[in-house]
Amino acid sequence: MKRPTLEAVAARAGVSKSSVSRVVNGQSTVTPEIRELVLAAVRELGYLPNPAARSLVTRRTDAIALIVSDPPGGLVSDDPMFSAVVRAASRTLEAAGKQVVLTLASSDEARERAGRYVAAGHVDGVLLVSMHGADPLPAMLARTGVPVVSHGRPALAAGLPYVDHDHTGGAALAVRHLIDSGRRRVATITGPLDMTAARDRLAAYRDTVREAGRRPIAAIGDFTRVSGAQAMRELLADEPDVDAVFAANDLMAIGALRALREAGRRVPGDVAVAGYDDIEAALYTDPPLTTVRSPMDEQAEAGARLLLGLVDGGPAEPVVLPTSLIVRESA
Amino acid sequence: MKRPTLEAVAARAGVSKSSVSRVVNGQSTVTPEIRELVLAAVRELGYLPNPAARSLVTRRTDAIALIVSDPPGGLVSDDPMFSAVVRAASRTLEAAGKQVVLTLASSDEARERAGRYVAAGHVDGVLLVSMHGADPLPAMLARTGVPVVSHGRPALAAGLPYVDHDHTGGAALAVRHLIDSGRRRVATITGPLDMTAARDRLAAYRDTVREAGRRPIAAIGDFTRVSGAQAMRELLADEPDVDAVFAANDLMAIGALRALREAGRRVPGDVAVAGYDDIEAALYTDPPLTTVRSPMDEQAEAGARLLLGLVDGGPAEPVVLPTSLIVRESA
DNA sequence: TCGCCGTGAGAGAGCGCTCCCCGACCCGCA
DNA sequence: TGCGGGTCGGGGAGCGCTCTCTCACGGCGA
Repeated sequence: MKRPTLEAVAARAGVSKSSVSRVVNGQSTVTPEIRELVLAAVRELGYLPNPAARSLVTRRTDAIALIVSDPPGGLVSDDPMFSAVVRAASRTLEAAGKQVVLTLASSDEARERAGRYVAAGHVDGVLLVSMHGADPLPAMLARTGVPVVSHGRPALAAGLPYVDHDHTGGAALAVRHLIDSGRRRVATITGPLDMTAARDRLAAYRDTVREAGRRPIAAIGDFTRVSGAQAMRELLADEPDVDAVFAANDLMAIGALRALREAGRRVPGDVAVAGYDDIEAALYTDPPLTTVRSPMDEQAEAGARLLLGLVDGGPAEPVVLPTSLIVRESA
Repeated sequence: MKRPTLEAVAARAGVSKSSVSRVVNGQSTVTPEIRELVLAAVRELGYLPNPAARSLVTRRTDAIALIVSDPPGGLVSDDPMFSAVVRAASRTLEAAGKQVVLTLASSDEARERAGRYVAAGHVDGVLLVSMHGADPLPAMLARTGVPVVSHGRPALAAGLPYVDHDHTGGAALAVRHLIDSGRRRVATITGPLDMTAARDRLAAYRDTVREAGRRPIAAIGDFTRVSGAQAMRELLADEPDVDAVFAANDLMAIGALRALREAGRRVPGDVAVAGYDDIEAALYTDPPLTTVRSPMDEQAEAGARLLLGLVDGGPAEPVVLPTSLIVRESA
């Protein structure tokens, strides 16, 4: 009726609890004979170790929390990058025998709860996706003593190990491409400026444009499609002779394409458009989008690896991955 | 140094372990005086109950597994519907105090491990997303005795409680719309036929078309964008006078739009296109896509609720939600 | 032959919590 | 004042596992 315990297996196999434990945990100091006996009993009884009992004594859970600290709008979890991150991190962590506990913390209450969850010892480590500057969660988690790796350089909570990619280099690549192809008035549509990613991309845009002796022209978006369209309309109103736009992500670039079409401007004839992220949809726009590939899967995988190392007492070296420009037809 | 235990709190507050336990678990038979004493000690010590110890004795984990049984290609977890499901289910489950353990089981080995994970008692229940016919996971999970709810009617493993929406009604709505708007040769692009959703939508298409005295014309896709484009090309080759297409999901409809454009057909002028799912991208195609809204968030929420009921010993009534047609410009 | 060492099995003490059961205390009533 | 009933706190036995410590045994060298 009830589930077999280690003791039941021991009785069945005619050996001690200790021996069963040793076999189940793969220790080497067991004679093959006894090992076989135990394995047979395990099979017959369908024994599976009770995880609660095990982690009570080992103080390990073999679980890793993937916490997505999301503003109420659900910005991050709506982003196409999100499922890439989840997928890559899951794959890596599960290959290492860790269970992934997904936590979408989209309210302060949920963040509070996530913090308590981690502090209570439910998980061995945390892979944190938190992009907004004022987010209290990174600091909160750092205080728990549980290993934490941030996916993306955190705004505050410096000192938290993180994995990121080279936003500055990537954005510079795109902007320089626009300038090199002969565009005179190169504008940008930024992401929300409390995100380090958005700030880095904007700074790189500014530097690159100024280096070329041009004046920066910026409209602020929030990484959503609609905000991209809105920002593009503003740009067209304020700077009618704009002939190139670097949008800080593809979603906003897609919005910009739409706004340009509505305004009767042709892409890339009248206005060149470059995006950032290389999401799948960038392939299917009209025209296909020139964009910066942000290696989300590799970044998530690197984050997972860094975390796994930390959990095993390894070092906390931040990782920064390179980016590359994908040239298509929009610029 | 080490984390405070319930016993430490009891000592601090000058009461017994039992009283602390009662306070922490919100039992009513505690005098306000003692309750305050305990809460003060809890606060001072920063006490958090050890979940392993607790679930060892209660046999509850307060965790729910969200298992996405995905073919190797990552079809489901690539689908825009995926994050909607994750988000809605998470929200509902977390509001009920359950932690969501996400499991992307995209290989047989991973499925095996997921089954063992559940059988070992890591979670109190499972919300299963498994769409492919031959998937052994539903049956495996059913055998564990842990409550399972399937998101979408499972192909095999009848008897598994599920939550779905009315594919038949939804598809009929779309096809009838095409016919009623005067289209003569209405084709369909199907999903993979080992998925009940794809089969239901195809059957509804057939019935509706035949009812109108027409001949069904079908090309087989696999719910991906590229397969939609490919299927559309086949349809154009085999039936050049096709003037309407019902794609079994929006992704394939988007692929079809692309193939139609490449072939020089105008939408909706030459060919009307209808999709299914109402993903966000359907708003941004050119022209915007007429589609059937499949209420993924509501479905996921209903699934979570059904599961929560089951965990508490409630009934296992399947739930089927209604669908509606969203008419835009493509048909 | 004796003793020492190494290898491998067994016994049992917890890990931190819940919950049953008992006992104490307080109140009201006679 | 004594007694009964009800309420509430405390003691302690486990939940199932790991891991240390002890012990038995066999082999080998002197």
